[in-house]
Amino acid sequence: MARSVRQSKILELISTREIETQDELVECLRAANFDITQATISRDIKELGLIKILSAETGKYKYSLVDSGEQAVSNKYISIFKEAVISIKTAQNLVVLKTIRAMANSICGLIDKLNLDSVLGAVAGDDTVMVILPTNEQAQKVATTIEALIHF
Amino acid sequence: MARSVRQSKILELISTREIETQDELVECLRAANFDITQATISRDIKELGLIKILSAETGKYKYSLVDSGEQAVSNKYISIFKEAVISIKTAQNLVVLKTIRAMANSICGLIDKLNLDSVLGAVAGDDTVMVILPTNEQAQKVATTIEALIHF
DNA sequence: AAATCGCGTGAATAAATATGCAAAAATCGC
DNA sequence: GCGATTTTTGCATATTTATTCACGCGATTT
Repeated sequence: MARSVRQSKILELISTREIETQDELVECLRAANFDITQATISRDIKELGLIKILSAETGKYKYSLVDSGEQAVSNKYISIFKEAVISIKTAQNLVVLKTIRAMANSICGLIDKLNLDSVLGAVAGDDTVMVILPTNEQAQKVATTIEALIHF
Repeated sequence: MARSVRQSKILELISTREIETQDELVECLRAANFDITQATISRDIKELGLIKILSAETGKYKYSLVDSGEQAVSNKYISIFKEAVISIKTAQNLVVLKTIRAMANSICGLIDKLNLDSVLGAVAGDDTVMVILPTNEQAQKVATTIEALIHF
């Protein structure tokens, strides 16, 4: 379990900040109470298919998801999704996800990345994610989509 | 001049073969009569914005253009284009580019990458590229597009 | 319970990549 | 052409990243 929690945290970190090196990532993870070494990060990065790319603004290298809105996102990260999400329910025009503790933010980030139709936004607590949609029907539909995603 | 010729050769090489390391690239370039070191390649790669990505088939890392058909291609490689292309003419349904020696193949590759509308294909000799279009009018149009590209 | 397997990990290190600096080469203005 | 200035490069090395090897831990089998 720790494995995918950590990897999901990595995804969250690199989409949030500009991470230039694996050592930097190690520090951030240590700060978030993951006790690991650079060796492990190197393997995680390979596994997640992350790339090091030249940041347009800073001119420095930084880690990034592989470009494009294609399948890359889905394919690779669904497994993390699967392990972290405990339940999916709707409440009016909201979809509420229960996750294992501390994973909500990462999952929230992934949902943003998925760029699902009609999703207005998503917010996260510690173990809860709320996805906001315009109507009750659309919430129902998105819930089904996410369900399907998780169960293959 | 050598600079952009070399960089264009790099682009050609990485789209042709699976280049795993900069040293490998150095060898290939040496074989093609470019006498350079890894340090220079490192800088070229940064300048071209190339990335190292996990090859789906082999599971090994390889160098690649940054994904996507967006502007990345145009923005970055136009300057090489500019230096290499001497003249642009049409002949019936063909666009004929004259390039400095040994650059035709690289330019041909770039044209493929640009993915211009209605281009059926492009072939290259040593200093000549032929772009093939369905009609004379379309050839005329593509020639203009390329002209524009080169002169900003 | 002991033995075996499989997987994830860290420590140490090998391999790969980036960079500071000085020198060489190209470019410019005269 | 000639000196001044800018750009490009190699060398040496620092930095960063990947990998080997050994170990630990949980699950499974005997």
